Amino acid sequence: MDELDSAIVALLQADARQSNRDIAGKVGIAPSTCLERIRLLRQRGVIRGYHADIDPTALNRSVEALVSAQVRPLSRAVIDTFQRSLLDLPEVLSVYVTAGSDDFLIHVAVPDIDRLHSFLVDRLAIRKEVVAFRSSVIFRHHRKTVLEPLPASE
Amino acid sequence: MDELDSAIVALLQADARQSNRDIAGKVGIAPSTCLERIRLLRQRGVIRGYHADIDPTALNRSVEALVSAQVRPLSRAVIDTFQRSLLDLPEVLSVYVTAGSDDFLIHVAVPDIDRLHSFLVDRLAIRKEVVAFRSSVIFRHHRKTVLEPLPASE
DNA sequence: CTCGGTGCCGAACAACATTCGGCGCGCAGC
DNA sequence: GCTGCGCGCCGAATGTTGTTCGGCACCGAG
Repeated sequence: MDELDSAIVALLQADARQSNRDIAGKVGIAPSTCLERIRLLRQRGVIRGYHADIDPTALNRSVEALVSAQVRPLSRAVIDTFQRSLLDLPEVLSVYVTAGSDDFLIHVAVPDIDRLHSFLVDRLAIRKEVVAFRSSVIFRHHRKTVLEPLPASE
Repeated sequence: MDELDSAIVALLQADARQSNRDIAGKVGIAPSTCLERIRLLRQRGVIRGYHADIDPTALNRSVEALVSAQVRPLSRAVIDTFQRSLLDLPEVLSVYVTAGSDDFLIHVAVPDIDRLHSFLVDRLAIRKEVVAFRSSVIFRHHRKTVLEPLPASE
């Protein structure tokens, strides 16, 4: 993971569909070398995949919310099955298992407020392991597309 | 946004770097037609971009946390400048502006717990508009890569 | 029935990915 | 200091792909 790898990774984060030749040209190496570098980055697990970023509105998901939930008992079995069943729900985008006052944070995207309400009532509140939850509608969301490596210290 | 577009979008979400020919073959249309469809999807803003998914560990960010924050006064000016300055910080991955008991949720990734602490103390607590914050370390995080369109109703 | 528009196809050409042999650099052993 | 080895890079060659464009078929309006 030298400077060249970082540069390649940054370029692929910015635009994963640009050609290998373009990347090679921008970082200043031969296309064949660049291809080999990218192959190794994937193999080492540095690059986990390439995904298109889609506007949720186009997928009939205009309302997004963050739902924090507490489950009891806080056993591995309960956590694992709860997490899995959340990811099976179409409304759920992402699940965080956290320390602190809440155990889960669930990112959901639904067509409208009604569907958010039915998600909370019909999907979450039914589950016996869920002892509490609280939801926050998202007004805005800004996500960094390119993540740079952090320096060791200063 | 018909069935064909949905299929293309699903394929590009799963793997943004597969060839146009492959996508065309899988959805059952000619490569030239597929290319035109993808071009239109980008133009309409359905596809917002293509990004490589990178392992945070490789970028020296082994510790992730969610930090919720309250700011006062809750004016547009304060919200906007606070959001922008958060996104300028290298530790920050993502910023949510939310309704509910908290105004912001900040996703951060840092090398270790010490750097999380210094982020909270040196970056967040200094700001006069921040009246409260609370942070949760993330144990696990699972994000859906492919987001299907939600049906209108049932 | 005719006309115009829209969306799809397939061929053609330029650009690209991918492989592979070889070269040069740096390091270890002598 | 010299020799040999290994690693990583390069560039040419080949098959594959992106991209453009002319034409065709379908559909709806008049």
